[in-house]
Amino acid sequence: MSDVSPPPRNPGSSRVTIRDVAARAGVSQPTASLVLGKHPRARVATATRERVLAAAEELGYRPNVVARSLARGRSFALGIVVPDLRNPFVLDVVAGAERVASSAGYAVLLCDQSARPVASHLDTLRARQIDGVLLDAVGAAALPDDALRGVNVVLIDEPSDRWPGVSTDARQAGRVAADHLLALGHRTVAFIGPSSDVHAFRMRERGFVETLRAAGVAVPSERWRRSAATVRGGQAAMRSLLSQTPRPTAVFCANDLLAIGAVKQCLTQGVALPSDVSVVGCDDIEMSRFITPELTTVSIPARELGARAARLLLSYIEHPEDPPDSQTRAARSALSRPLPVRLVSRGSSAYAPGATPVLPS
Amino acid sequence: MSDVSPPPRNPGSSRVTIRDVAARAGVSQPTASLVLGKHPRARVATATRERVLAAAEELGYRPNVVARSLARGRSFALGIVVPDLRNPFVLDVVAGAERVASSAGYAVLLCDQSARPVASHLDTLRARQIDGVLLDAVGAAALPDDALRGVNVVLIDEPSDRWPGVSTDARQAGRVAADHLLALGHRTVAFIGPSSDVHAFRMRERGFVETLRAAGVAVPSERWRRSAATVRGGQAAMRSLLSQTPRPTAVFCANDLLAIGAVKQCLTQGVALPSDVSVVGCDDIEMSRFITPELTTVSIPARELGARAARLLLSYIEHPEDPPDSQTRAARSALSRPLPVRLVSRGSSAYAPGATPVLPS
DNA sequence: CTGGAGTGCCAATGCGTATTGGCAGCACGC
DNA sequence: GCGTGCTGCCAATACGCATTGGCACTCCAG
Repeated sequence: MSDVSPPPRNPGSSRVTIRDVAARAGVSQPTASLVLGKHPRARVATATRERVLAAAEELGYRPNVVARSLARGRSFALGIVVPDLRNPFVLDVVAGAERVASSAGYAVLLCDQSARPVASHLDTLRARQIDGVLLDAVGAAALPDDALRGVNVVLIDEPSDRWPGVSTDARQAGRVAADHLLALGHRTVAFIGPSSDVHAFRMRERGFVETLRAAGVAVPSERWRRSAATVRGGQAAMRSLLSQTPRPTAVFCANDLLAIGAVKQCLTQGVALPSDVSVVGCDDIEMSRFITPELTTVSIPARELGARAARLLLSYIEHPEDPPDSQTRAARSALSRPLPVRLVSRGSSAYAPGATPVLPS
Repeated sequence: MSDVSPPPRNPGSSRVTIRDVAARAGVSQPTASLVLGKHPRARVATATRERVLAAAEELGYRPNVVARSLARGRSFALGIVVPDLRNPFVLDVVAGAERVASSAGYAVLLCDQSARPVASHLDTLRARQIDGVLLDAVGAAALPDDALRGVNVVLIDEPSDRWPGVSTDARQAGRVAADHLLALGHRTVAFIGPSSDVHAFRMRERGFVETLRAAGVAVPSERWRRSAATVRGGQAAMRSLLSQTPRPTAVFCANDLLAIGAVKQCLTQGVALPSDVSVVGCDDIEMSRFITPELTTVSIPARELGARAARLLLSYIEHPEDPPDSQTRAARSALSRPLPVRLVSRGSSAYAPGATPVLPS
């Protein structure tokens, strides 16, 4: 057979560059680049194009993304900065974003705020010519002005007039939780929220409060608790609530970790769930179905949230035109719309003690 | 003052390159590179060095990592490929690795196997000139031969004679679980393991079995269950076990998710824990403390595992010499040593029904 | 046959940094 | 005063790919 070609086959031994491909196809390097670059309808004769593609295939050519990044000034990578990886809700957001980014050919650089401050993460991301960053509830407003200059940014669950974002309808989450408890006849209602100042949590609380007030139910500060947004925090807050007189018959927790803690504390103290106390969480993390009793919670589509954030970010990256064409504009606006939430009624909530269930006639 | 310099201050407006720094310091670009590159003891006069550093500081110079990567043939980034981000154990591994990598100045590219096949992830990682990859129980042995050529690899919880790895003493994990149950007087013992063929799980099972056998306790296949390594899987397996006669008095689950499922299934069916049945898990994920009763489990230091994996990988990246000097060698061997495990006794295990506690006299 | 409009390709250059080799300049010995 | 050896710096080049501008060539109308 053809034993003339100097390095007959060399799959991945050292490194196949676009020059090798060009040489094998008998064209110049720029021509090979035209074919192998994205631009599908570049001015290249079909025969040439096919020769180049064949050569690339035979040599097992893989473009060097680093070189491409340098030349194009883009890295085909995006960063995602999260407050704390240990929060399962955050995790789902990351997973959703990773999936979308990865199938669009983008790499995902993971940055955990609990390991290093955000500004520092952003510094290294920019040094890598990152194409965009997803900021998940890390307090973007507090960042130094130039920390994000020249980067595409999409915020997750954090409103801003400087950057686009995706979110869920957090206020609505509070409302449906309140509606649920009201429908069950609860009138002595408590709330446990995080001590940190995160927008989504504030909105959940606000929706909850306003709905209770509208129904004429008191929301006294003695039944309002702040605690770290963890299971432990939920336990502590619940312990304190249970010592009150009158004891609340229902508690809404701003997230599921708090709620799981609350449930656990009840069980520890021998308070029966849901007959003595109803607990409602928010997020619908996977674990919420796995505790006993299963947690009634407001379901937030975390994975979908992450996926949408990634899609929105990609839209800004790939269509930097300003103003955007109408189609892009429409797509972005759809992605930015708050995601609906819904209540998932499970075993941790029930009619208030003494309340008469209203049965359909 | 000095109003001569053309762009007097320009913090981050467009992009400060090393050329700008060199110009400001009155030296050539290579000299600036010598100073700003790592090589601390390069041949540069102290006065020059300081001028360059001052200029860099004033201009807010940040090296472009992409360009540096291209020139040095390294990306200062490492990839981590995980089987499924939704598993909280995996998550802790990632968090540990991220922290170490990030403080060593390396970026972390996250790759979720459940979103895209490993080989494909590795392809894109190599295209990015990744410096190394962490493979967490993704079945490295089954990968095509050249998928990993030229990359530093460290395996997590997966033995291999081709690549170094970190692990926990999985067999010991099974042993301590068995010891615990034996000490509590259990003789009718069951096991729930994953259907997938993951080495650590196999070893946990083996350690468990061999300890039981050594104690003369039967391990009949009717009490051995395979199920997806999830909460649901644990529920299903437990349901089937509970229908047996005689009913097992204790179950060891190969991970905590299975165990949580098992506990939940017991509670659902009105089987009392731990008085009727003891359940022991493995991993000690955070959630295991938050279910009721709290889960007795074998604690695996996941975060530490991830951290060690990252350290080991960094050692290979930063000391590519072969053979390594003795200090490096010692450090690596220490990192490769299996991490010890320990049993954490909580509420889900107790004396077997009818077994007499042996009290210290 | 000539002029113009395309088409298809390539030479040259750039992206920002690292590295090599060598050229000045200085100090020192004799 | 001349060679020797050293220090401190820079010119040139490389990394792998993308992009610009223009040249050569074909095709067709005139």
